[in-house]
Amino acid sequence: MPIQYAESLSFLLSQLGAHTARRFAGELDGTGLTPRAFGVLSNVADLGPRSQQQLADELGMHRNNMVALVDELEGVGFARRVRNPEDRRSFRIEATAEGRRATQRAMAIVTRLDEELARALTDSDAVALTDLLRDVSRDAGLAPGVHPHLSGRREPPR
Amino acid sequence: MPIQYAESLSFLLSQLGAHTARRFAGELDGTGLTPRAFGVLSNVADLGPRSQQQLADELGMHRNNMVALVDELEGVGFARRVRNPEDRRSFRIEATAEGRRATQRAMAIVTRLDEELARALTDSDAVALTDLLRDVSRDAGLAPGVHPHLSGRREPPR
DNA sequence: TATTGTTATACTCTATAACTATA
DNA sequence: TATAGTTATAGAGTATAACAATA
Repeated sequence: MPIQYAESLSFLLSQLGAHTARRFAGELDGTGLTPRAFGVLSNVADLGPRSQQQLADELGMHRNNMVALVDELEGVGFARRVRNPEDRRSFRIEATAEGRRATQRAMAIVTRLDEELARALTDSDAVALTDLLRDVSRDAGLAPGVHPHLSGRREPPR
Repeated sequence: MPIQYAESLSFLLSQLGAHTARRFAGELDGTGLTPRAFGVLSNVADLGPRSQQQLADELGMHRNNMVALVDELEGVGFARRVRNPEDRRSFRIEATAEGRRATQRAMAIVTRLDEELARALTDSDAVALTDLLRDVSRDAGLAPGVHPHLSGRREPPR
């Protein structure tokens, strides 16, 4: 008897998701970015500078864990902490020009990975798959572009 | 500008995979099984007793990490270590009757999760999605029913 | 007194190597 | 000497609580 769950939707999603996350982390290696730092940096680059607290709230993580991520981004010159003159308790986290270039390189990796994952499918099947996944993701209450791994190990609220 | 990768195949797979794995772990809570122990137990229950070394090889993990998993399964009475008379260095890991019942309960959770994930889709779309994922999984070289999380943190070989 | 960012500590999970018993 | 299983140690990554500066 084969493994019972091998072709269930749940298992396939979990299996392919873990595989994809690893492939992405592997491809990111050497770019100066980790997957989680990329999540923060691209958020700042695409949506504008914000405080660490705001970023933590929007990405579903605790502000404590944001400290090391911003440290990491500052360390490689991809982001800056700038004191907010209107509330000197907080920083505005800004992407540097080099940070923006790094997010573009990471986006190119995403595009390559997309093609690799879909290489067994026809173009229309690849589009259909992506559309179905987007629907399932939204229905599950997942925020667009927000990865559960950012928020640590807890089970999200139903 | 919205997050650029939010609707990429790679991100959606990774996002939904992480979400699904968490939902499954949450639902498993209280059954006496963790996701990784379930992976080992269902393998033994479905494919028959094997040594820890064999299980580790087939599931892509190191035999060191198998020890605690089998300890865990023995501790809750879902599996047994039986000395192999033909090679007394090794054990045959067997599922108990209670262990078999536990895998059936876990399978019911998988079925419920499948329905929850697909509730926004028509029946035919749900089947289409599952078929596409199975094709992508096989093309990516993933072994049926073998979850990457079992093998630890390393990037799998291409 | 509340909030932002920071630090410190504990806990979980994994990687690596070394040990034992059998072959 | 090689292999199956085990144990020990170190390293990530995260959770929690407490602290300093500012509001």
